[in-house]
Order: sequence, then structure tokens, then C-alpha cells
Amino acid sequence: MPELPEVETTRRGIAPYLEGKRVTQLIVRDRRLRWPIPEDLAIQIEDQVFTRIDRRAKYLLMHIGGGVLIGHLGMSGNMRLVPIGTPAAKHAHVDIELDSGLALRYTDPRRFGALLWSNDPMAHPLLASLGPEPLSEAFNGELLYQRSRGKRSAVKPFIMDNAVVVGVGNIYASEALFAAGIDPRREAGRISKARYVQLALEIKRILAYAIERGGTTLRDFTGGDGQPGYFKQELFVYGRGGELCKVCGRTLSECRLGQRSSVYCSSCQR
DNA sequence: CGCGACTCCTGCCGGC
DNA sequence: TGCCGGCAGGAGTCGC
Repeated sequence: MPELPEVETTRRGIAPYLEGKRVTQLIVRDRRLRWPIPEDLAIQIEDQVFTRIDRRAKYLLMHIGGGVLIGHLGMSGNMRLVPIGTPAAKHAHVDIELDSGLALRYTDPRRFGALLWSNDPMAHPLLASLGPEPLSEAFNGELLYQRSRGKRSAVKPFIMDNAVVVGVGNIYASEALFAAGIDPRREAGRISKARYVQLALEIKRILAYAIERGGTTLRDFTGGDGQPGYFKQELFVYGRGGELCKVCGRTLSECRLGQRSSVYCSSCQR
């Protein structure tokens, strides 16, 4: 479910309902996420006020009290606001009840996500060595070109490496490579600067468009306001192995790169 | 040290 | 209809 546009859509959806609100109670039904939810989290956030909701890569940074609640949605997580007292469905692991009468509910069937606490999130090991944000000026074709020199791995896992650029997951990596006409299997270190300039532009364009549309709806993703976004029908290659290329009409190929399924058009992408 | 493989977990889908 | 294997939007960690 969550790639960067989904996380940003979540941030925009929840921020207005958190900022300025006081936490009345933390309810943890299951602590077992990717890492256990810290035992002292209630002490850190109860009776404190959320001041600002930021995002770094796919991490939500919820400033409150003397630090930051770090949230990650993993593969299957979501955060929604519900009225306090709404019965907890299966996998609704955490409620953060607010003095507004609403609660921020964290639901995550696969429990690959995380809720952590830090006094200094940028120094946190999970955040300290992340690459630039894809929509920032720091990310561009020159950076991809420089960072790729000498790399033997395929270009698709290269652009999905969070140390290179954050927030490019399997869907948008696949779509950006199609848009740039680059075969995802091509060796990262042997791609020209000109092609990386185009690839960076396509990554920015596609991510910005997906954010504008409110994230991809693959199964049941909706933002904080419950509006579904960017539909599967708009994707050119992701999830379309064996179907016909929307541009040239040939059958789309599929392979695995870095243990992730990768669909591409062997005619449009070289 | 770079890179690929493995791992965590539940749900869902297709095939038999 | 039911069971089983495989795969799924992430990403840290391990081992070669």
C-alpha cells in the first residue's frame, strides 16, 4: 500500500487533526510491529500536544512533547482518524486518543510498520543515512549519474536504494523507468548522464502527479479523508506483466530484480 | 565493501 | 468448494 505518495497523502490527511491537539490516552493492543512499540511511549506522549507532522522518506515524524513519534506504514499499514470509541477491527494495533474526540488509529495486518520514539530523529539510525528527497533540488540526474558510477547492479534496484534517493518503491520505479524508456535490467553504472537526467525528471513528475492524485489505489488505500486516488488503470507497467503495452501494443515482459517483480516493455525500454 | 538473498507477517488469488 | 503454494506496496540484516 504505501509508497511515498501514499505516506505524503496520509501526512496531509492526518496533520490538521493532530496539530494543536492533546493526547489524552495511548491504547496499544499489540506492541509487536517490526520493532516493538516502546514501553515508555505513553509516558512520552500522554498529556502532550502535537505541534507539527513532517515526513522524511516514508517515515512520518509527529512532533510532540520533548521529541518525535516516528511512524512507518510498512507494506500494509494505514493511519486514520476515527471517533473515540469506534470498535477496533482486526489489526487495529494502536489508538492515540485526542482531546478533540477523535483518535489516530494505526492498522497494519502484516506488522511490517513501526511506531518509535526519538528525541533527535535525524540522528536516529533509521533516518541518518537516507538519500535526498526525490522532489527536492538535491535530487537530480547528476546525482544519479555520480552515485551510479561503478555500480554493477541493475538500474531498478539502484533507484530503489534509500541511500541513493528515498521514496521510490516498486510501483513508481517501474513506472518511471518505463516513462524514461530505460530497461530496468540495465547495469546502473553504464547508463549515460543524459538518460539519468531524464529518469530523474520522470521520477519527480510521476511522484508529484501521484501525490496530487492522492496516492495509488491498489487494494484499499485511501488517504486520511477516505478519498481513493490514482488508480491501477493509470499504470503503464506495474502489475501488467503479460498484458499489452499501452504505447506499442507488444506483450509486456516480467522478471525479478532484487527479489521484486519487474514489468517492462522490451520494445519501449532499452 | 558491494551486492544479492533472506527475513519479518497476514491476506489474497489462482490452480488443482 | 477447499486446500496449498506463491506472491504482495518495505527495508533491515546477514553472509558471501
